[in-house]
Amino acid sequence: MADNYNVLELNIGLGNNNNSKVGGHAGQSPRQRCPAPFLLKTYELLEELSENEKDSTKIVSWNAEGTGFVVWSPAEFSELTLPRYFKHNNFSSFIRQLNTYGFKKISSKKWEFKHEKFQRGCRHILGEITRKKCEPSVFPAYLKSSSEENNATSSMEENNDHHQLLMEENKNLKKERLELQMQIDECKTLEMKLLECLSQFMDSHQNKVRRLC
Amino acid sequence: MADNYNVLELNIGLGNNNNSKVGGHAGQSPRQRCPAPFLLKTYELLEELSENEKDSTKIVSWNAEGTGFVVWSPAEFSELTLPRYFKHNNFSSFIRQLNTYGFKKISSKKWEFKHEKFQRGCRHILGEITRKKCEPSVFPAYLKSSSEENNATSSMEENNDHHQLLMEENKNLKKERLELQMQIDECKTLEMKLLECLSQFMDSHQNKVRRLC
DNA sequence: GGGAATATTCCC
DNA sequence: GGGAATATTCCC
Repeated sequence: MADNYNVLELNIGLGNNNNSKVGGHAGQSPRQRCPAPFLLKTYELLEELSENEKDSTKIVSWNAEGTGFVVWSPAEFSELTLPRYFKHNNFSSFIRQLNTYGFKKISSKKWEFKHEKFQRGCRHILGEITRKKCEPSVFPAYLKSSSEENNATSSMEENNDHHQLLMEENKNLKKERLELQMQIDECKTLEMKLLECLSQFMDSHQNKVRRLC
Repeated sequence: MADNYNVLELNIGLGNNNNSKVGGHAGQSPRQRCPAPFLLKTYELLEELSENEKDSTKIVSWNAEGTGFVVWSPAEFSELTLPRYFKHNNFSSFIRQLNTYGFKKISSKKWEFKHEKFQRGCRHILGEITRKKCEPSVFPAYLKSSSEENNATSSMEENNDHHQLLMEENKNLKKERLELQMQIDECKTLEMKLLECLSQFMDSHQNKVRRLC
């Protein structure tokens, strides 16, 4: 039943997130600690799936040099791989985590990601990778950034940024709409076929019965 | 595959957590908003399981007065019920959420919980239940939009107009998206029924033919 | 890419 | 029971 996402608990187990109380400021010398579950799971996943199959059926793997990894098939990765290691099947949530831990997407064409401390055969330095989120305590981001400038310009720029984002979202929404409409069309076509099938079936059935009588 | 936790997305769907931007101080008059997913799911779960079976096999139900609920069998609840509604099967995580939303355990002998605003038949006031966590950071959202300044003006207004339009279009697109998604869901349901119908028809047809021979 | 809300886990 | 870290979602 709930086996789905227990797999990893066993594999990684012992998941003592000691990270919390290690106390102290940022900029410490790289201290060994237990890596975040996300990193461990992603690493495990690569170890387990990287050598799988021939290249043509590969879903995800280390890159050739072992300095990063590539998701070759985001669709299969999301549907098949993610739920085996995480509590979801959303590619974007996975990406969100990668960003949180400072991974960089290094190609606009492939889903290839790198992090200096995330490399094949180097499980022992995963503990040095930390979440970005710094100083949650301090003032909100918008106050931080605007502090240095005499604005007038800055709020203008912000506006432009917001504008930019809105336009982008808009574009995406329209694309999404198109996709949804296509899905609906497909559905309708299928429905039609099913209905046809059903009616043909009924006809032929009647004929058979008639003949048999 | 990952169906496990998709069940509810459909049921509750539309999961617009609008809670965020309603802005403002605490102690407002009870404002209607979309209830937190956790509350909705817990409510649904009770609606769906409360009347199940005879008392002896009941896992969870509203209490007699409908003013709270009882988990009769934490073990079964954890193993069977939780994963159908949430992304986990840990009783303690469920309890943690109850505490976060201010529920009280009202008996040391039974797992019975109450919240003033969580009662049988009162789905409409779930939106008044809020997380405890107050004032995580001092400055509320409305400070962000310190918009009405004496800034450079003329092209600014044009900009604002465009902005306004964009936002509106955006809102509409989202509404449209929702409608399209609902259409798709309907389509899928119909497809399912058609397929079922077809398969039943084939079965019964085979039987008839068999009898006639 | 990332801010921020909610969910889940871990720990006291 | 609740603080706090991490995970997941939602949104820009």
